Amino acid sequence: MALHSLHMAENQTPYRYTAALAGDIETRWQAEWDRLGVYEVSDPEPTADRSSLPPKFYCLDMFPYPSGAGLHVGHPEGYTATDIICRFKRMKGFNVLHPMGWDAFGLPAEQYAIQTGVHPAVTTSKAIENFRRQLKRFGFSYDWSREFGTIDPDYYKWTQWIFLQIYDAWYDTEQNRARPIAELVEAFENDERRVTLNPFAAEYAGAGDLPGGTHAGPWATLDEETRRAIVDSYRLAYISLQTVNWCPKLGTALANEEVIDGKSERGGYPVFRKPLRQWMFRITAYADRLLEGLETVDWPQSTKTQQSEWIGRSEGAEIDFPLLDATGHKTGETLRVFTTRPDTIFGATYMVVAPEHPLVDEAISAEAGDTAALREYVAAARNRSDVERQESKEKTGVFTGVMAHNPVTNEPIPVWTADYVLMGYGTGAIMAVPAQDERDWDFAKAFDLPIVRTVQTPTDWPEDKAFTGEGSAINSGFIDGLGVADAKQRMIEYLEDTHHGQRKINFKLRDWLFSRQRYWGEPFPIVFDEKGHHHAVGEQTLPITLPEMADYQPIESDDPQPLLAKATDWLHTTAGEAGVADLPPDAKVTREANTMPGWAGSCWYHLRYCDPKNGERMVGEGPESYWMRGGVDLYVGGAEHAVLHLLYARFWHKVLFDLGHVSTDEPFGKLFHQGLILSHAYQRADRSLVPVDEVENKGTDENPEHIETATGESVTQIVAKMSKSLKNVVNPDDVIAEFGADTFRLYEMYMGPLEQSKPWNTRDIQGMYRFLQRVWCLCVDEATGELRVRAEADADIEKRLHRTVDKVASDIERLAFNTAIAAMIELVNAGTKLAEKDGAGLTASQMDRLARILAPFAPHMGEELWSRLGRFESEGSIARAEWPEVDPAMLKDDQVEIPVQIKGKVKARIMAPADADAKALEVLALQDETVRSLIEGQTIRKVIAVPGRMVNIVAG
RNA sequence: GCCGGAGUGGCGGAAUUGGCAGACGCGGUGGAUUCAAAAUCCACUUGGGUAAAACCAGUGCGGGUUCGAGUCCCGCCUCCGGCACCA
Repeated sequence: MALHSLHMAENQTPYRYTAALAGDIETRWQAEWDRLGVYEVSDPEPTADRSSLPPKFYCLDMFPYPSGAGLHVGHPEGYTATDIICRFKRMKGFNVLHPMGWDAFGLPAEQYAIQTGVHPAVTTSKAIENFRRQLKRFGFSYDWSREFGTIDPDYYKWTQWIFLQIYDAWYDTEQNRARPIAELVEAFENDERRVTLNPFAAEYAGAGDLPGGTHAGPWATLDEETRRAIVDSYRLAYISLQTVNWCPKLGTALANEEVIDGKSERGGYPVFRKPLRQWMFRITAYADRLLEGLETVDWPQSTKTQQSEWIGRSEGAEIDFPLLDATGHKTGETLRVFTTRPDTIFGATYMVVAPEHPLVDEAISAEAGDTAALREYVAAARNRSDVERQESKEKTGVFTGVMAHNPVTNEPIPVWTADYVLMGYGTGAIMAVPAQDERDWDFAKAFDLPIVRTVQTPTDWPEDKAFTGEGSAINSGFIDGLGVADAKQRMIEYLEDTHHGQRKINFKLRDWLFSRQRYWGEPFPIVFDEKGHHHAVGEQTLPITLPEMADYQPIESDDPQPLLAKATDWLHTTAGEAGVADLPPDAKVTREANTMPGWAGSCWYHLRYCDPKNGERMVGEGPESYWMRGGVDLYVGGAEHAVLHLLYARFWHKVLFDLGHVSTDEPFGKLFHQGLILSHAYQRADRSLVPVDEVENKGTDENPEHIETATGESVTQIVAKMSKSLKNVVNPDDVIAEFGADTFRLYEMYMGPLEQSKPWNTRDIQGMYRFLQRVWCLCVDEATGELRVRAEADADIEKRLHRTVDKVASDIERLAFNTAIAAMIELVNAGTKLAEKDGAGLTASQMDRLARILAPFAPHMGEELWSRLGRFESEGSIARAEWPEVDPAMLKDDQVEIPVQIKGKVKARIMAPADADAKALEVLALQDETVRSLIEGQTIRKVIAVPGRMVNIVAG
């Protein structure tokens, strides 16, 4: 019986917009779009006149790492947003480049391989298949003909090629750009450039080379080893024995940026400091340009701030403090410090060096102070992990026994070592000015060191606190009375005149650790000869592909080994085979066994999309200069990439720009971060979290009482990240099966502003489903499938339609999809009401326009209506239709309702001509019955009338 | 601690430039339809107040500027994100 009546109902409305019908429409059109290549975009024909090229819009999503778990609901949020904009821009006549691909090298596939022995390529390609299937099911308008993955040899061939470009480049600080290394050698040979180690080379920091450099002598007189060392010190990619962040659990070293609170960013595993021979990128050479470039791009302010703080430029001075011997005489040696407050040097009552500072070792060997205590302290500091350092900021330290000479007070001051001074920043040594620095204050108090105030404190300043603010210099000799800024200038001039120091700019940014000890990454295009010298492989041998491995288990060792070291056949080759020109062909060479980090592939994928099939170049000049003009026009992705990916990609791009391979200095013109899609979970009184399936609501929806089933304790509902453990993960496939892709897209866009993080509420999806049902029902007879066309346009609907077209367009431009959808809902609701009354609400022309403005949001519904209107047959896909025209006259009303306030509160409403001026509005308002009765007997003090807005009468 | 961002009905949110607070959706209540239910459609839905209105209060809290403040200014509170011994 029940089954029978169900069939009856279905048969009465066979064309009802159900999930089944939606699924049918959607998959049908997806196949058709694929077949016709509707979203494929071709590069413009080369032309001399660039202004005649069609306007372009390059819209890029941060490509996903294809995990085995498939898409989660966070992925489609940004992808739907860009899809809407791309579809809109196409309708507005833009040539739209909207590509998709895969960031497919990385740890999860390799860790899976360690456990199962399945090759990462197998796992990854399966995951890519699944991701592609899922993305296609959303109807995104990607140009799939441009798809690639970072693991494709055709792609990583060029990743390796770019590495070689960087390796073969140096940074010319005079021209402020990178240049080929050959030009440096040439300049040395021709004696056009002083032959020195690169004074900015971080790997030689502390070597004591002065800016300007120590002259090594004429190039011709130098031996091969020295020449090599000098050239290498300039390369933008170099090898350095570095204390790195070694993560045993991941079996690899990590970049500073990948370590958070002493744990790995990925996985949260402990990280230890360990010296390793590593490839580094001299990103610090670009510190200033990376900073300046931020001012030229349209990026979220918070991201620009994060990057600029990461780069951390600070201006100050380097000062040399002469060291004293036991008798108080100058030894001739100096201790160099960096300070941002040279004005406070009169208050420098002691100095501190990092425990790793060479002076400490010297003090130990010279037995100047308490050697045992020093040794112990240095050992303890070395073992003290970053986590422990975070935990306690209690000041510890030991006197080194070394005394220095304050060059302005001419007083002897002690040199201490303490771990609150970091070896990696500045010179690893400071002049301590306790009165003007809180850390120095704490240290001075802990060890009873003298404190001299050199900046006048405000009258109410406590006695027991450092003062870091603005004030006049005191106890400071020749700079007394000057403000901080003037005092700094004056002091730097003095130091320069007396050769005690010079102006200096320091950055927090460190060179970028670029090698990893894993398998599943790009191999370096580098081999080592028998002397251990590195050589670039010949370009013609690229790509250097990964060898097959018997197993992926990391080599367990205290001395960490890269995994590829196990692939001995691959590892050992000859110079001839590797294409190394400057060695005899039969010379034995060993391949670099480290691999590149996951960031490598994502540093330049935005370029490859412009010309993904090019076998001759990483990107052709024509496509690159067309699509990349002004940078990517819109780049959308998560804010978690604010420093890592976005900084690295900018660095690569700038190097490529300097070397003439790309035409723009900045890769991403406009950047936008979508918010996170969150979910719900519950929290106990002790703030621990409870999975959603372990809680019941014993109250009502309005007055919920959430009770943990197991304990009967009351818990509070909170917004939390989706996670397996909280059982609150939503699977997009399920949602599409239940409602269709169009509903899913609308729901995610309707949740709220794109940039905001917002909780997923499965219940709310219903609203968008109903909306699409109403659209369908307004246009299509559910019983017959015929269009419900109205003969004569309703004037009100026509006016609303124009306004909606206008609002949706401007809302899309400002990425406010939620309000655009709200406007369409209002239009459709009005149409539905009219249809209830008259049998049909829209004319064919109105339906057509509704379909077109809806199409960017719900492309399948749009295309289906478009097709039913006969337009697909004659004109092709709605994707290539024009955005509807707006008649400006339709946006204006003759009469408008104007609220009338009395003393700021709305008391009445009057109808007034839309163009009524202030005077006319005032007259009309004062004529109004309600207004007159309310102000009766009162004096009108003032009337403010804003044409088209409101009238405010101040009376009393 | 420092630097960002945000706090609006039961919930997600709207108010784009200082000008009608709460658009639109969810949920809820009532109704239509149905033997019934689901689905759908219609009406109402910030709180207090009232038979209904009037009226009063109201955008985290306390002040201020203004004819008028969610929006601007000052001082707090809370939450989220980032940085954190960087001299």
